[in-house]
Amino acid sequence: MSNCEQCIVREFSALKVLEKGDLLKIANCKTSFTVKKGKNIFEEGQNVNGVFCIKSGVCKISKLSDNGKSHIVKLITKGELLGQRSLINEESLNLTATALEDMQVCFIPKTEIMGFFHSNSNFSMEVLRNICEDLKEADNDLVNMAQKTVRERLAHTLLYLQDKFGTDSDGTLKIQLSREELSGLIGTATESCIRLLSEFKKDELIDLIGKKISIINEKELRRIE
Amino acid sequence: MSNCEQCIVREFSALKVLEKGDLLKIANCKTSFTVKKGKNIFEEGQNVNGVFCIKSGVCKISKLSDNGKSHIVKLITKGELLGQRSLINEESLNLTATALEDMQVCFIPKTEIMGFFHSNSNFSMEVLRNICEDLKEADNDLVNMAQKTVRERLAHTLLYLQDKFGTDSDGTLKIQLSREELSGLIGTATESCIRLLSEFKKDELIDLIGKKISIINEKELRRIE
DNA sequence: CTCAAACTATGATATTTATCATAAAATTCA
DNA sequence: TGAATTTTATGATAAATATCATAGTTTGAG
Repeated sequence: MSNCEQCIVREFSALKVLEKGDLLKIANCKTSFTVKKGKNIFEEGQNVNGVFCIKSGVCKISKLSDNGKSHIVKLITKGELLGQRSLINEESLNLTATALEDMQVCFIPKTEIMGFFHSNSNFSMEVLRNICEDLKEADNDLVNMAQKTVRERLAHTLLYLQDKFGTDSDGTLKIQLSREELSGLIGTATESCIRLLSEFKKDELIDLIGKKISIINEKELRRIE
Repeated sequence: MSNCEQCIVREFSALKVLEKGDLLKIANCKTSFTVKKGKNIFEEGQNVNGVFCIKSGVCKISKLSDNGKSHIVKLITKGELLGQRSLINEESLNLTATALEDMQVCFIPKTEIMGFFHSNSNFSMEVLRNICEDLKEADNDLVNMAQKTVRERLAHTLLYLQDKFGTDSDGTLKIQLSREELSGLIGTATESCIRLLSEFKKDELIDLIGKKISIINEKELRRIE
């Protein structure tokens, strides 16, 4: 059992407002585990009795459409909490979380978390703030999806991936998505996405090194997005 | 100054969990006003120092895209609260609210609402629950927008409008949106929307009576959506 | 290491959707 | 009321995107 008080990822989530005593309580009841690349942390439709705190690694949060295709709603990385929404609404999960790389995850049981909601109004306000942020983000995504072309969304997404996850020393995006996953994030057919990547390369906006992508003309991409 | 305790619309929002004393406080500090059809209750970018409680009428919540088109994020009707997100995040408003019919609206100042957040954990939990519901809804909308065709989205939207607002005695949808507004809700060009409505009429799924729409083959529309 | 499976890439084509043009119908307001 | 404006409607066309087909490439299991 490791110490939550000293866990740095806590700084990025609502857990940052908890006091020493509360953190000790969490440390005593949490469970830690690893999730292998490609495995699900949880799946749409499941019931879950707590929240997941991402200690390391990246996962995709996706949702199946009626037609069977899966759309990636967002990407989550260290420090963020997962499963809060379902906990609060007492509903089954509406999204699936799948590891894109090996991950370390902690699970904090419902009872403990719900206690904080009632005993610590700083904590509930902080969770509320985070969820409001998600909601604003979701509104933005919806409008982009509705009004932008696939080309614009691809440019936007590449810039977003660079902003959020950074680049390796060779300049390629640190996060590595398959073309299919990138398509699922943008909301388009895989072939269309691949074709546009090729176009972007021809126009010298990006470079394709094997399956990795590097942005070489950020300014122009920002003009397109 | 009218009585909040006896206001029926309260039952539909987080205000339903407030006690007599709190409601009296609101009644004493709220302001009521009417908003004429076509006028904005508030606009994207404004700062607002409270929440709006919709007493009657319907408004559209929209957001401008970079290309200047406005997308309708959702429709709001009596009993719902507006502006909570910006209040909680202490940010300017990210959406515009425009009356689709004459409305009666109450405004409750920030100081009063924020007080409840700290003094009444039932209230904060209820607000939290509502916002979580909005978030789930937003995820659904995003996936629909990403994966469904315009035709499917139109079918879905017509059914949604019937479910949420009902029909007049002649069977036409009670809520009356212009074709442009309907397009803004679906996320398509106005001409495409009009064309699909004509197609739906030809296929005897709907009837068009002037500008009003009535659903005549709900089963088949549900199959399409 | 090798071969099957999965992923990436690209061409050909079909379908969907947007845009532009124009006209009819409805609404507004002076 | 009637002219001007806005909204609705539809055709013609262009552009964007999806789908189908196929081949090259990479990956990973055995």
